[in-house]
Amino acid sequence: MKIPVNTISRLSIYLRTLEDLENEGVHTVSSSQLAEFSGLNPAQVRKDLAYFGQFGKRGTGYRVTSLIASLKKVLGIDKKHNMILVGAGNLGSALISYPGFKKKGFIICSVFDNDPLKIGKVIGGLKIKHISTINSFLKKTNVKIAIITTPQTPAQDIANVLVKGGIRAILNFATASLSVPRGISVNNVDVCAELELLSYFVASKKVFLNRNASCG
Amino acid sequence: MKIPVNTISRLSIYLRTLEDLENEGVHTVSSSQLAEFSGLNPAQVRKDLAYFGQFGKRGTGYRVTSLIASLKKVLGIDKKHNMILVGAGNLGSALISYPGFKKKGFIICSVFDNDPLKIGKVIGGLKIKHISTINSFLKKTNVKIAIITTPQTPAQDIANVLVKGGIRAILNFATASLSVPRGISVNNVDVCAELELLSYFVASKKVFLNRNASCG
DNA sequence: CACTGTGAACCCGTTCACAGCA
DNA sequence: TGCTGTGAACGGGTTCACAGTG
Repeated sequence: MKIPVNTISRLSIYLRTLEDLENEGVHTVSSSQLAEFSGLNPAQVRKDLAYFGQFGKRGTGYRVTSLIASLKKVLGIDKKHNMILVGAGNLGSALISYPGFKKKGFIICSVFDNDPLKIGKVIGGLKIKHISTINSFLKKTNVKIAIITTPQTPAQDIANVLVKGGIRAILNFATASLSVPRGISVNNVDVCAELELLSYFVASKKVFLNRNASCG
Repeated sequence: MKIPVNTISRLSIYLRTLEDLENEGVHTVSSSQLAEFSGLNPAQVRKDLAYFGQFGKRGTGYRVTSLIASLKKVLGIDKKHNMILVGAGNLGSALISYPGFKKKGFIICSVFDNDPLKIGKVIGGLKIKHISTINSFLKKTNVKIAIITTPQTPAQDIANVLVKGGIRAILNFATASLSVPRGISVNNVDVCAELELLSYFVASKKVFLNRNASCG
């Protein structure tokens, strides 16, 4: 069964909505409610969820708490994820201190940079290490996810090092199209491109945008 | 003629590729080359570009410099964009100092926060102002784009203020589904969701991801 | 009776293939 | 001849509609 990438992205949206509902003390939701709160179609909600199991009860809907647990399992975030971050610039530093990560179980456990002036400095409790030590660090740990927040130029070289060290997935904020071997997942986030998209809609004056960058 | 959103997003990718080519001194590209460098299909490149005009020469390809100019015009980035930013936390501060923005003509011209301890402080040459002054600021300027980098809770209220002040497009980093009136464009960037997507592919061990967050 | 799960229908973006032009 | 521009074909994601079930 082939599952659309957008379906996976929407799971994150459902999860966020469900967690909000749980905080409000809601115990059960129908697909229609979940769709409305997420800005989507009820049939799509049901189809998306049905890819992964039969989570609902006919006539009733979905139990909020158990669906949250199921979705977390599907997304692989029922356990914590250690990650490394490469590029301790402004954006990198911001992500290190981003409270949302820890809340979701994403832990940045080590930070690397190539600037001699930064090596040894501490950000968010982490001492910045030199890029040349990435490989030996990865060898003695089991980190699968890396975040690249470097400028464009060094990004490809760093990706190569990460892959060699056993990294399986890269969240890339550098404005570079990384080429990686088959089996490695890359997710590019280009903030300028997101602004350019908005600029288009501001300029067009006819149509408008309402989207989650991560899903169609 | 209805133009797919993904087409617009890909224009940003073409633009980046073209600017790299220009820096390398390349004067002409074919759709096949542009596609290869961008990791896409030649037919798609031609179709995407053809939505907006006949930029190419048959038998030759596209002039790099003039295509750059055309795409910038289409995206509305042939002129500079003034923007305001709300939420001077870690991420907000990082974006204020992000060099990529200025390079692309996106200028953050004012910064707002609600934390009394931050008001008056200076980041990247900008003095942080209180959120309550957003409306009067927008009245005397012509800013069309805003960036929200606040926590989840205040995001909707801020969006309301922005819309009332005449903002036409919002780049939203808060983990909140903003509801805005028709005519306003919202682009949500959820870094956690992007990580969750990667987490899924790390956990699945079968299929892999290679995507630009902004386009299918 | 209400709502899920799901095959079928639909729609739209992508890809193909070729006509048309430099 | 080489490559663009584009109608047509294709494919896959979304939506519909309803059978099935608590």
